Amino acid sequence: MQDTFCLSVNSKFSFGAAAGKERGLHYLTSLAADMKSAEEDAYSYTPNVSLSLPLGMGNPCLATQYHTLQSSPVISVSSCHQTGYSLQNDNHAASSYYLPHGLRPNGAPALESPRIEITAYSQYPEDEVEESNSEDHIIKRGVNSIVTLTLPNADGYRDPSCLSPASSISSRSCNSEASSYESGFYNYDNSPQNSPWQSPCVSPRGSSSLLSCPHAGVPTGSPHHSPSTSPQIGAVAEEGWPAQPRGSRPNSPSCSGGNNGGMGKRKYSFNGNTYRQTSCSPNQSPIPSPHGSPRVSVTDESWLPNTNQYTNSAIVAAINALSTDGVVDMGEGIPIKTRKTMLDHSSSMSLKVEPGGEELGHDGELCHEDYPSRMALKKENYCGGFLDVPQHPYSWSKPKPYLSPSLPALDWQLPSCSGPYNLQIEVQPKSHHRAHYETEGSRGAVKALSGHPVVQLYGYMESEPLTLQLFIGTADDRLLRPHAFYQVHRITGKTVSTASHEVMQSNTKILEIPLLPENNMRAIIDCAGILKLRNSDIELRKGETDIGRKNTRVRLVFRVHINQPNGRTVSLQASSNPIECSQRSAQELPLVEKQSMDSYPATGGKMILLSGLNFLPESKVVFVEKAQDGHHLWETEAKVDKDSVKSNSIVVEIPPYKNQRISSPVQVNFYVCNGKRKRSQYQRFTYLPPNVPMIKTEPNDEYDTLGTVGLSMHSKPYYSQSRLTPIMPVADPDACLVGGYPPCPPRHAAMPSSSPSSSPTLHDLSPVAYSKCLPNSPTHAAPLGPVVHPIQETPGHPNLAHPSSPDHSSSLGMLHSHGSPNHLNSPGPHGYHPIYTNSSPSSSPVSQPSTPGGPAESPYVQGYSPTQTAASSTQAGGSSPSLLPEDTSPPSMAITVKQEPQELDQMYLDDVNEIIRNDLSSISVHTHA
DNA sequence: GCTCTGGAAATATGC
DNA sequence: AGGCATATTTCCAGA
Repeated sequence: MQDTFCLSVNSKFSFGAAAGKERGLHYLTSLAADMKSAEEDAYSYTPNVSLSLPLGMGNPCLATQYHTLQSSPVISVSSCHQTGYSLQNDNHAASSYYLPHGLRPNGAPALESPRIEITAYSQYPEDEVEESNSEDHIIKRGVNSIVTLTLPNADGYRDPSCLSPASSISSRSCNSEASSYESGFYNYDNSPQNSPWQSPCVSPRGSSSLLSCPHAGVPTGSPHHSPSTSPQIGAVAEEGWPAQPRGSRPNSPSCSGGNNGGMGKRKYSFNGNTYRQTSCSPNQSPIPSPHGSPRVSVTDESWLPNTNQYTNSAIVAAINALSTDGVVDMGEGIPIKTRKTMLDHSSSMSLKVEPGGEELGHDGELCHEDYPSRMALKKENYCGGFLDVPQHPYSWSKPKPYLSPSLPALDWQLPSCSGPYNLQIEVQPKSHHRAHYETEGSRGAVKALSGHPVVQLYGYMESEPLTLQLFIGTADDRLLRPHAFYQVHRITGKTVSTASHEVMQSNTKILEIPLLPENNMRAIIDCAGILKLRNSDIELRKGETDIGRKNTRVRLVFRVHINQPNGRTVSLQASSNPIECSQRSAQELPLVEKQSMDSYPATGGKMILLSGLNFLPESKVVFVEKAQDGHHLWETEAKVDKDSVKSNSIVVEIPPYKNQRISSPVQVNFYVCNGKRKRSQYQRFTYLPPNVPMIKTEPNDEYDTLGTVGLSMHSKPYYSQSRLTPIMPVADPDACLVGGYPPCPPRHAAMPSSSPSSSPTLHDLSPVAYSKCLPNSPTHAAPLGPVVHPIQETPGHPNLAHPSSPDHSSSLGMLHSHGSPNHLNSPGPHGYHPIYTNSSPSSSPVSQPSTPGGPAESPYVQGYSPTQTAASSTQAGGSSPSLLPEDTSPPSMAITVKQEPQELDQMYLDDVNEIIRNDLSSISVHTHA
């Protein structure tokens, strides 16, 4: 195994060499490489791989958008990996895969070649792994050894190390994020990989670890490190940060300090201390907890149990890891980045090589030492028990049992409702929240207009508490997925009333919050801040394909996994409205939070009220229709009623569509522009055929505030609805679909437009198509619809079979059978899921559709509606008229869409092309290797 | 003494 | 290469 791994690694490295952009390619290549090696283990999904490549490559169109790029690669990868994992029993093998660091869950390979990792994966969690940096230090993992490399400069990534160390406690957590994986406890993915997978546990994958992890958390700790590895690592891992050490980011000066960033605000100041503290997550963790203590104690305990539920996730996690885009764990590894600034630091930092065992090294060191204890501490906070366990990877796996391996990957789209259950965001977060850097202290918890966001699970009548998971997701046009540049940050302190604990999964930090029956399964989210990771750090990650620049919108994504008597687990997800996280953007960029209508006959002429922020008298509202490939098909400026312009609202006249005789709805976008580069994200709008009854989907509005006034803003506050009808009412149809459960049938049925008011249906659908919908659906989960579909669609992976089994399919999204870890492994549902997930998410709607690989592939898809798919694909592009009715539904989407995409898209395309070329060539080369 | 914030200087990046 | 504009990240300082 090792060898294989090594090989893979090497390959990766080589890839790594490639420019960051190439990552995508790298992935592919790497994947391929991995595959090969893996093959052994894995059985290679090579095929898949190949597929993936092709996809990306092949379909320029798809590819065009970065979506594609990313996605495709990812997908393939993931699938592969996963499979591999599943298949492989070997822990090692599996681990290797995962670990591969390179591979992120996302599948992204770690391209960064610089590092050289030698290790047996098994042990190491990716996290740790990491990276060496440019220097190529080699780290050994040895047992522990994950070791990694250090990066000389690199400092690595932020991730880990930086994070934790850094700043304030809260920040720390952040750190964790990055490194989170490591962090262990909970890193589902990562750890899993490391140990988990390996772990004997049942299914290779995950079973073990992942899921459980969290709680297991305890184990986790260990997990991280993988058994083999030293606990230290593990410790580190937990914090995740620890890992960082290595990483500390290169750049930042702090880094070395680690984190400076981590540290907090100023690196300098503390340095030594800081670092340790901060860096070492240990401190952090401990700290946090303390603060949180109250919470902790209470919550933790209670939940813990719940956590188990997650367990499933193990598998899932694994899968996710694979699938997810992004994130890969590998990541961390990458240290590479070097900022100019960093350099110096880095050197110091980087240098740290971690000894195998210790690896964690400096940071780690600091941390490490602490870690263990820290870990414990932290954990204590959370779970107490878990924490303790920490280290041995294996152990965790054990604990995890409960967990169903199959918790859905973080980039899977899940419905907000299924059967009687409905997960709703009762109170949406504010549209702006200045995220803090590792180098800063926490900037506090995300707030709502009044108080804090509130999430509630309706329809759950059991007495057993559940765990609400929260992570930071993307808010762009693509399918919802963990945001690579932002991590949720645990806030603790006197002002925090909600207990929480962190878990890492696939490079994504997840905040777990107890959902208690005594509180009506309602949770006030006052414990979640947002950490911004440096773009350079993330972009250097092996598998990362997203660009951080101007990618500053996020959404809070909530998930809950409900174990069913039949052994299955219902997973629900609800995402918030988009949240702008940059300081500058918050101050300058116009933001459309709500729109009074999202569809209208092609004749236009009606006034539409937009509510949001930063509107100016000179603001312009531009309607645009883009082709799938991003080309502008039509663009026109709407007439703004300048007399009514307010900073938080603007009234414009809907311009007539270029073709007033459309026979089917046409999806377009519009944005508010305050200047050359000051444009809001795209908002959706659908032109309807003259005779078609209008369907308003209203945006979700959670933002009430804004819209409030508004005229007839439709904003429909989901929550409101939800409140009304706790159960399904609102729920997204999609969700329903997805869920094994009868899901929210109602909605589905309704969907069509049917209920304008509810329009959920629409949303659902649309979502599918568009990720954009998000905003709208946010509450529910914009994602849902889309998600689901994608997944189903994924069908592309028919293999998985989901298609075949509706249940499964549903399950995929929603349900997971605890019982059968196999799923995960097996092609079965899980198997694919991941795949799907991957593909879909990553790929983005577009790809998916396209992915088509098998159109036929998924029955589901079809079932659901090819249209959707199609639409989605188109949509992805931006507007695609094609979307149609469904799209209409999408209206909901209204809200969020990033503008950037356009430009980026092209960029991506170009890059992609290059990459592809390079890859091709490189691949051949690698092959040799 | 610490966290949370707002503001802005210092850097980076892109054109 | 240099300059400018914009975006990101790091620092400061006040509450």
